[in-house]
Amino acid sequence: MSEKKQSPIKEKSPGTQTPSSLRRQREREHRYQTILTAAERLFATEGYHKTSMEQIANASEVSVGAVYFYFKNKEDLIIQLMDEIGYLLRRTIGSVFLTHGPTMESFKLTGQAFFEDFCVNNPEKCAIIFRESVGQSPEVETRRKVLFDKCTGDVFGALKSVIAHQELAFKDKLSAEVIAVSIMGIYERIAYQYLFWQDRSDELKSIGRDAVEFILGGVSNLVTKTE
Amino acid sequence: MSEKKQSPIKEKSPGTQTPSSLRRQREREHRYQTILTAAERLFATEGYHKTSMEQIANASEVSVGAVYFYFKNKEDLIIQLMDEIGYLLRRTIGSVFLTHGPTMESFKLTGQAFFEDFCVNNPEKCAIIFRESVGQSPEVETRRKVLFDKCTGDVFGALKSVIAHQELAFKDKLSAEVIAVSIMGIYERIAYQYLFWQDRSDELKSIGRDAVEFILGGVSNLVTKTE
Amino acid sequence: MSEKKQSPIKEKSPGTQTPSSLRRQREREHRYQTILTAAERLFATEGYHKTSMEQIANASEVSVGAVYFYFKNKEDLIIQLMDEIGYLLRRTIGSVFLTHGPTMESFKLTGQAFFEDFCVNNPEKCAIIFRESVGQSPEVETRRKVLFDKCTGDVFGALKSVIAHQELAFKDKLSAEVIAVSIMGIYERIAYQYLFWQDRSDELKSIGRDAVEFILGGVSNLVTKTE
Amino acid sequence: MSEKKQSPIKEKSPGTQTPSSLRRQREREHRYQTILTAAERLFATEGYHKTSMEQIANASEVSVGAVYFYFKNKEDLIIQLMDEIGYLLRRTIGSVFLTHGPTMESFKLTGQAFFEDFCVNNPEKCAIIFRESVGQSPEVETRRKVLFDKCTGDVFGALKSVIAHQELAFKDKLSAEVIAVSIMGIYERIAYQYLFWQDRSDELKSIGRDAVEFILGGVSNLVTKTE
DNA sequence: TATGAATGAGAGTTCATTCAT
DNA sequence: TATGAATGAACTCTCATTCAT
Repeated sequence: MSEKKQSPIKEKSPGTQTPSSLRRQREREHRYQTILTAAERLFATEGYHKTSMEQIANASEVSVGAVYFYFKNKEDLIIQLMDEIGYLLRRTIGSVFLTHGPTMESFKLTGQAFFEDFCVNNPEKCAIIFRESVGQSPEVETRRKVLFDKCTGDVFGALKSVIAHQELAFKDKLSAEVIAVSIMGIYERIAYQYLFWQDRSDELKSIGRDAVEFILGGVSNLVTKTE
Repeated sequence: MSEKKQSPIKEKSPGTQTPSSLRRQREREHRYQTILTAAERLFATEGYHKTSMEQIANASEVSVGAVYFYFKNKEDLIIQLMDEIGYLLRRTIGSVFLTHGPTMESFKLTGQAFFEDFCVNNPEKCAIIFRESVGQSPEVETRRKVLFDKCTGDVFGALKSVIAHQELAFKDKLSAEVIAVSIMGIYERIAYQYLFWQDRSDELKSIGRDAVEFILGGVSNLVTKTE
Repeated sequence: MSEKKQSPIKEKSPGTQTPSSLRRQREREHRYQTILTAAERLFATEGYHKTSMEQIANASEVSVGAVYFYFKNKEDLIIQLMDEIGYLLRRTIGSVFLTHGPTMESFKLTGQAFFEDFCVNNPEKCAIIFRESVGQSPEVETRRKVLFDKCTGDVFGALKSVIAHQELAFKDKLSAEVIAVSIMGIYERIAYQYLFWQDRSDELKSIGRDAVEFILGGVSNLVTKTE
Repeated sequence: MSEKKQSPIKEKSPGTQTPSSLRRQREREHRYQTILTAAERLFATEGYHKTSMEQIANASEVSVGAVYFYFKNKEDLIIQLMDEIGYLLRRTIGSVFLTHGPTMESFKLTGQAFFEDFCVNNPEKCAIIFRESVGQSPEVETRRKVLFDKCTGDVFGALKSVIAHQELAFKDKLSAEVIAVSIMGIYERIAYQYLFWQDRSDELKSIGRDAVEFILGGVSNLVTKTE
């Protein structure tokens, strides 16, 4: 119930570090990542529940005990994965806006970045956040909500900023939020459909283009000119 | 090896039926439904994995064996639920088009029917198809795909027919499909967001209106006038 | 614990019998046999434990309840089978002696009758007494012992009578018993080996001849001339 | 799908072994044997089916999980038992021939070794191979066949070698095989009869002597002098 | 007599987690 | 730090048997 230990990776004792302690630190981080990567692959291919801690240990070539040294429990594994993936996803999407500014063009590029880059290159990460983390424990569900809320918030923020720069306004106060949520839904379902249910990741480029077109049309329909 | 039994509900021996056999038939169907309803509630509130067959038996006030008499196994329970829900969902959505014909107005009404009627009145059914059936066994996943494919197909068909009646055409051959999938994504995510993650089902009416507006805008952006 | 009912077949109320009661009697016996035959086939092919009462009911085209009307329980089924088979087996073997008298020739013919007739024509009955009834409940084991004891007794009796008629005597007082048991062992194992483990029932004729030859040699080695 | 684990006993990593790893290895083997012995006793006294994994765990003073750590499943337990017993049986019988050469005397001594040594000292092992392993799963049945085939093969080989050394020949090409199978049948049934059905293991010495006499007589009857 | 739905104890098996070494 | 043997609660599923109709 109570927090029994911190992840050994997060805690860093800043200060004097001997060469050997640095090496150990490096090894620790390396193992941590090895385990996490093995878990990601197994969760994505076998399913979260069908994957046992022993399988993860074997795949990472460490003992079961070692997995428990680096991660509090099985739930912690998927939560760390979600954090990592969420970070990567937001960076992938966010970087577009950083370089292109608050324009409609950025919106297009963001969609492209998601479909052509993130999805195609990280199908297993997609499997984690869109499939394996769904309907698990309350804690995992909460983390999933946080992840989606952040992404939706990013879209929401970008949306507002783009609209503001174009002297436009949303139809009503819910509109921006609904748009953001809708966009997330489109992203999620298209990824699910064309990565997991059909194997058409090679078509994701054109599919993504249409989806972005759809989104832009949708946005324009919930926006009005300001005086 | 071979199928050991059919669901005792499905088989109907038409012919001479004594009153007592009719009553038994009724009782059987009643029990079947009782168990299924109990399972739906438990899956939705406790989660599919956390719910044990014993809990379902207790909630339906029958023995564990009785549950297994009516359903092959736990997986069968969720599959039957999905079938039932899928049927209800398609009827809810489809009936609009039957009464209003292939018009854009029907599209709006369909969205309303989904958000204001289906979601609000059947949050547990939404939980089953949008949350609890995700990432389970291959068989369940297949059924989920079938359910979604049917719905997407319905939307796809409606879309084509509406467009055709308006002397319009899709931008490219993928467009209609992408639109259909996107609409499903919007439906799914909005339901998930406002039913499970936030408790704003009372706002679903206005949210749904914006979502439909978004969808209509999206469609118009992937459509061109035919000569 | 206490005997709850008698098998409905065994009890016969001698006395006045109306035609309809006779017909019902016939039908009862017919059903009894149908069920028993189905059980025999299933036990032999699927195994005693793997066969459920429901399977037996289905195969006999009656309800589970009907099976329990004719047989006290599952154990009763295999016991009745063993009785029937034991009766047939003893008749097959015993009839030889009845027609050929207490001679060594009868011993040969008995062996032939067992291998070429009983085994070849009743592989499923062999499976019941040599395989499926082994290592079951104490009651079944007891019945198995009774069956074997009777057969061994038959052989024992025949042996003594043949030997007596030839003015011979057994080496010691155990000899006759040991011979009888050994003969049973040979019969059993050869049946098992060539019916279940290898499919060489077509060779059983020559195999049986050698086995009988072996037996005769064995007997002669435990017998001495009387003064 | 694939083999999930090897028996933790079989694998030996030759190489550097610390004292503590050696001790662990010893403890592992000890536990393995403890469980196996407990299973043997329970199977023999209670019956294979009536014995639950929990009973075995309790009798070995370990947890149920530990039993599954050392053995894949219940079937694996009886299979390992059969292997062990088969090994012991063949050694008991085979060692006679190694010390006494291919003579008829060896045949006698082998019979004695089986009845007076193996049976009397290992009634539970006899129960496993002659009773509890009969009519179980296909895998167990296959292993039983293998065990018997090996023993029969040993007898067969010994037989041929003895006969060859005495300038004798078998009556026909089946004879040697039939003799070997018959001998196995005699061994089996006598053990069964006098260990399980009657408690006359104290008489097994004289019974065995007669049985061996019987066998020798049988052999001589299927053998002819070569020119 | 016959039915077959219902029971419920009991089985085998899994696996996240712990902890002595 | 790292190991991996051990735990034991919990789960799904089976099936002989019963009994109201």
